[in-house]
Amino acid sequence: MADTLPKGYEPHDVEARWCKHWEEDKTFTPDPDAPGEPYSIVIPPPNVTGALHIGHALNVTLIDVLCRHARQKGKNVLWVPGTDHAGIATQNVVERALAKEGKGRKDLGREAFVDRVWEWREDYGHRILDQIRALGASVDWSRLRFTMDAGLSAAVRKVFVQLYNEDLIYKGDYIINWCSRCHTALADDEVEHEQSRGKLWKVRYLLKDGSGSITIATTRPETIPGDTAICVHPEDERYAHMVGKTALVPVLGREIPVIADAYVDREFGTGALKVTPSHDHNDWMLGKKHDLLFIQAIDENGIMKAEAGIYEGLTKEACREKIVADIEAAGQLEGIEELDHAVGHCYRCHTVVEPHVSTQWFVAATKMAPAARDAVPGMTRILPENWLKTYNHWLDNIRDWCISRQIWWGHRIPAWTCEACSHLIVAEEAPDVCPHCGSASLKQDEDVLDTWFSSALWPFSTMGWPEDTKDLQRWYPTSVLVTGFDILFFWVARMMMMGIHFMGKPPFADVYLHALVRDASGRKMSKSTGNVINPLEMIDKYGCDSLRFTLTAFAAMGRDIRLSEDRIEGYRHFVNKLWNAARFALMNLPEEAPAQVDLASIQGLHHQWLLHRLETVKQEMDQALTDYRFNDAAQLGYKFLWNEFCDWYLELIKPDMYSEDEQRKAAAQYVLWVALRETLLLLHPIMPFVTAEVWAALPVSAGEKATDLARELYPALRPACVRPAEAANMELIQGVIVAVRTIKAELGISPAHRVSLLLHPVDAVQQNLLEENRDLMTTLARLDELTVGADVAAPKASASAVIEGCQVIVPLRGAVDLNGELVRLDKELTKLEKDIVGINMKLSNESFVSRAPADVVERERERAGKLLDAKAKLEALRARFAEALNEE
RNA sequence: GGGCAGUUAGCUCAGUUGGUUGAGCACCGCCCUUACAAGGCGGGGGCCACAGGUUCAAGUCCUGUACUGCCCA
Repeated sequence: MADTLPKGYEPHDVEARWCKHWEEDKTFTPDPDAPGEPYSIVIPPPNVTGALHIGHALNVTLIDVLCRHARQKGKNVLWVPGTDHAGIATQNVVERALAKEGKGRKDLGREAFVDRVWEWREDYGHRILDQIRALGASVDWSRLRFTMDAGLSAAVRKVFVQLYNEDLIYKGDYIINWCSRCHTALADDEVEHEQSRGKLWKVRYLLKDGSGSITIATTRPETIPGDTAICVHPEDERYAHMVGKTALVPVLGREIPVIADAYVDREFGTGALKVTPSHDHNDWMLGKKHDLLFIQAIDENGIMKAEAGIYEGLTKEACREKIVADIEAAGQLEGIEELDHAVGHCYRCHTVVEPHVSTQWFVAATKMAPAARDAVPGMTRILPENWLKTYNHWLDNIRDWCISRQIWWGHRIPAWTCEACSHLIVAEEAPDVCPHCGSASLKQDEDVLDTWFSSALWPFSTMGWPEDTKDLQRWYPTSVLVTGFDILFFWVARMMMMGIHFMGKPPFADVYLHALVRDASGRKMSKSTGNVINPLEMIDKYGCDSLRFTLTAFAAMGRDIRLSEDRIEGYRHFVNKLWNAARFALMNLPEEAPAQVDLASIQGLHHQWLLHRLETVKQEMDQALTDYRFNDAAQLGYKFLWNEFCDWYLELIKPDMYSEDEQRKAAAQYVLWVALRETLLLLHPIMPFVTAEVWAALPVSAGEKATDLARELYPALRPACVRPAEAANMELIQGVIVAVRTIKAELGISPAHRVSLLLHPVDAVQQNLLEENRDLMTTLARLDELTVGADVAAPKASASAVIEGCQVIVPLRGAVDLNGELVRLDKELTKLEKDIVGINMKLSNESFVSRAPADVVERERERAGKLLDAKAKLEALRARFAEALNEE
């Protein structure tokens, strides 16, 4: 007997040990010169200050499954790990820490503050990485990257300068989304819209010529001081006569024109709207189109400016109250309505964003989008396919991307202004003098770049670009990007644009978008809701493999994942099952690897069946992972190991193991050893730890050492072991065994109680089959006597069943509930009857017989025959039984 | 307002090309059978949201309705 394992699986030590081993052994550090088809994935970099949440756990697990599987298939696999500097988020975290010391970032000054963030990163940046380690991620730690590394920062500057020189980056005035708390511009997609209850004020604007008035509806009366027009629909008869006239801004009395534009929705509000180009996106557009004045009434802190006249110095909230009151006092308030509308919030701090006009840097995304669009699906596939439409729609309607942020933590924009001549210099390195006037008085732009700008370069910047590295040659483009659909626009589309522009090829062959993990009732997990499932806590309670298996089993394409803790607990049982199957094997295997047996010619129906099933599962699992059908892969492994290998095969070989016949025992040992090893290989990508541990414990040939499962190849197919006929024969034997068990259970006979069994086969072939496999039935059905023959004399008082035409008869002795058997038979007959009626309807249907494919019709006929046969036999048996009952 | 999903067992979800609906948990029996009680064996439970259509055949394809969720404006 080989080494024994502890009785229950204890994940903690095992996981820690393997993590350490794989890292020290550099198991996952690939050599670009090594053979094998290249396979590469870059990790979606988590925020350096972040903590692992369940979404990371899902993402990392799925990538790891793919990478481990690809290695098994002999590919040269690179998985690049790294973190993101996450500008606004990280700055917020450090500012909060400073606030506890009673300081603000301005107290420190820019340089000291940025130093402080770097310190923070030194102290806490490893946390998220350790958490990724704990998930068993087979990343190459030697290639760890950070978006603010020197190399990646150089890539950022080079990209910026080149795009600027190509007119794909420009500086300009634009209305942007302003977060007055973060004090920075936000990109359009960094604004989250939420439905909320608001008010709609109806305000009457008087016409200057005294010919009347026009009433508009607004949700934001505080912007009235910034009004520069009234707009109506050109075909709106109510207002047609007013177009071209001059209106007066309420209270302030400023003159503004009445214009017409088809943009106006005649149905909404009063059908007339006030135009405030500096404080609303749509009004901005109207302002540009109609060449209106741009008046900023609110500053970047949310305070009314001098332009707001008497409202100067008020907060925008106070201004709203006051101006509404003033309008009402003037008799120009027509009414207030309740309204549900979407309000934009900062995605980082949830402050309501304020549209704001300012000078910002932009990427001409409108020019870069078409190439990214055209690459899909020809060069890059997006999976699940239903995201393709969303991707296209977004790119078709893209606006230029605002990339400047008014914060300190991030890549500072490589642009300098000459203080002497105002010349703008954009360069990778800081210039000494102005090339235009020679002045040395140069001032660098204060802003930093949007974090997603550096993230957009991630697939090639991590591989060493702009150097022409071996890694790039070998592994760019990457094989697949695995990420959540929530960052399809933030990240994926932008990587596509940058990758195509700078590398000439899109960065991925496939994009697999996985679901969002929600709680059991479908809500998004969030700290504020208090419904988060902490992956680290789950690992601690149930082990990493349980969590990984659960996430994999849930990852069906295109669907949200509703996770609950009891599912993880449930799959822990599966990990334990594998562990105990291994314990059984170790107890029954020799010290060294069992002697090889020719599997193609092996005798024993149970071996042939198991090997056949193993071949099928090997193929199906490989295909499932190739197709990103993670849930199918997990399910296949689960069912094979538990319902076939454990429930049947291990039980079936027990007599072999206890046999005096050494040859018989040796054959069983060898098949057990092979099948368990291959099963470990199949399950390893999903649950690396328990499989590696078991693999290492299994016996190996004399003089050899146990290998590292993570370095082993996917089990080769064994065509000679594909034997569907034998597998079907085994299913007959299983059917008989189940029939006997059912009879026992339903008649209240203890499962341990041995009964006699009479089998009346349907023909000589079946008779032989049953004779040859009588031992299997005797063991698993717990029989004391088994008689097979066409002439078996069934006692009247027998329980019975029919399996594949074979009559299964269990003579009843002692105190059993005979009525129970009658009930059971009738239930069985009713079921048969129902099936027969259904199938007869089909077969008596002329058009089914003539139009359905011949093989389908044939199959149905066979089934009908079997059902009728079973029914006839069961009825006869019932009749005999009823006689016995009467004689009682 | 535009777009995309979902509706299958008590709960959470599978169901690849149309061809007798499956799993986990929960439930009900019987078993401590020397790998596993985190287990074994057996069982109950579903007009696959609703209404039409295509087809010999629809959970599966098409149309519409209802409800739920998400994204974008």
